[in-house]
Amino acid sequence: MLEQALQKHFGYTSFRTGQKEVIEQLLAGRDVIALLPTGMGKSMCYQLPAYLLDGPVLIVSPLLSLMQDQVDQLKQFGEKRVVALNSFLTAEQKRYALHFLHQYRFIFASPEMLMQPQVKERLRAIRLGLIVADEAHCISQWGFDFRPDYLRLGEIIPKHNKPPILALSATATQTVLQDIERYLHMQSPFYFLHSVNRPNIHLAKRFFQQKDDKINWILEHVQTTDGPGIIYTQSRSKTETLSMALLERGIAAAAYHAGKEAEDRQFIQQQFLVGKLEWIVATNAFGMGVHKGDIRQVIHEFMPANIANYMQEIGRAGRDGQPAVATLLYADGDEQFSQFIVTEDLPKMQHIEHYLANGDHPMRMLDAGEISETAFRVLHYWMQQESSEAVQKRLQQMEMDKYKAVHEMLQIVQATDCMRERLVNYFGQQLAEKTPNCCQNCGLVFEEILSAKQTVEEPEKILTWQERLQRILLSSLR
DNA sequence: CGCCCCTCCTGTAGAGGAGGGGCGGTGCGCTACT
Repeated sequence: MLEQALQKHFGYTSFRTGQKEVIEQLLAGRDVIALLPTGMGKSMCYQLPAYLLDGPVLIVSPLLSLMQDQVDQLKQFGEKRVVALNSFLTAEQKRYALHFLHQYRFIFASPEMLMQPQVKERLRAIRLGLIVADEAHCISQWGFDFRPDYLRLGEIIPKHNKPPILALSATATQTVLQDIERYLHMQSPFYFLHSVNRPNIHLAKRFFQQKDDKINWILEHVQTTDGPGIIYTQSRSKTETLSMALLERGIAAAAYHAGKEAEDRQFIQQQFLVGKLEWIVATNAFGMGVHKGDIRQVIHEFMPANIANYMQEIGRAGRDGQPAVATLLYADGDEQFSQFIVTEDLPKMQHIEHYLANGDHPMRMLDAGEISETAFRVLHYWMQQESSEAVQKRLQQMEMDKYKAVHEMLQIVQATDCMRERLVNYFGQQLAEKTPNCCQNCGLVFEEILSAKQTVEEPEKILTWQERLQRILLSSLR
């Protein structure tokens, strides 16, 4: 009985939606793609099978912080045979881990680590019980133009005696599902697809003439309504200026983006989690692996570059099932910047020419500063896959696809019919029933969803950066 | 591509406008240097 195993290893008496179906298929040796909302116990889908299958379970994870969370969680359940293969390990630790790799029950690793020759070789030598792609939409979302090692995951999947493959995600379009299936070499996988609709997230939008009006609206709105919430903006500098402006108005807010030190990012996320920060002003760096149930608002100061990003970002609200509001702000022409930012770092025609001109030493382009590291890695990957003519075509196609994705998002912004229905249809699903206060176009009364701020909080003392730094350092020592 | 910031120009005083330059998202692992 699966329930008995669940009770024995994890102390739970019953499964949550989808878990049992997914686990049964995996135990029968079948590949599985499972789309489950975050917070619905996705990780149990591989945690329990790890105790019922022979051989270690390999979990491919996109973020080091995510790996660390999962490792900590398993250790809390008393599991000691866990390892995270990543750059936090010293050379000695890594050698040890690789040598005893077959003895672990859970092996976490990034795609990049898995592509290292000595890791690949070691994996070939042991028999895995299960291979898991966590946040599997990353294969499609990041593989083609950002982290190409995601497209190479098939290289670590054995051709003979293949273990079952499990792909986990919260949101995936039909195209993304196809990419997952293809790049993980899946064989007629079992699909468990939960609805992408989140009825408790109400969809608001606001139009503005001037870009500054959006900022003024946010400042006003955040002072009169309750968080906790996330404000997504397009640039790192804007997260800083906006969070400062909120801080000056007595709102406990902080900026979050990839330019910050890892330690600061972790600290800010932690403060938000425990409720010491009410608002996070962030780039799209913020979100994955943030398990906070009571996020009441997500505000997009800028339209996301595609619908999938929008769904992921608003999906961080209301995980506790209580009402939440997602507000999308738009000023004329916003889409032009989105188009620029998503295509700016793609390799260009002249990069292909220089790549070819450098012959056996394409790395010279990097040393010469002709190309960014990301763009080089992407270009290098594709040049090894296909002819330069094909790469050129592919890059042009990628650019067109990015423009198309921005346009699709713009259509959601400009639509005058039900936003929810459009979003759900975009993911190839149908809307089962109407939601009260569904979206801006169906009619939405903010006051009916979230109560206005009852009490004006004591304005926090405005700190200089030295005081803020000191506070951060002191808190992290605790 | 569009915004912001800085400098320069004008024509002899001060400020406003033109024009140039920089900047702009997402993460892994690794290396060289502080």
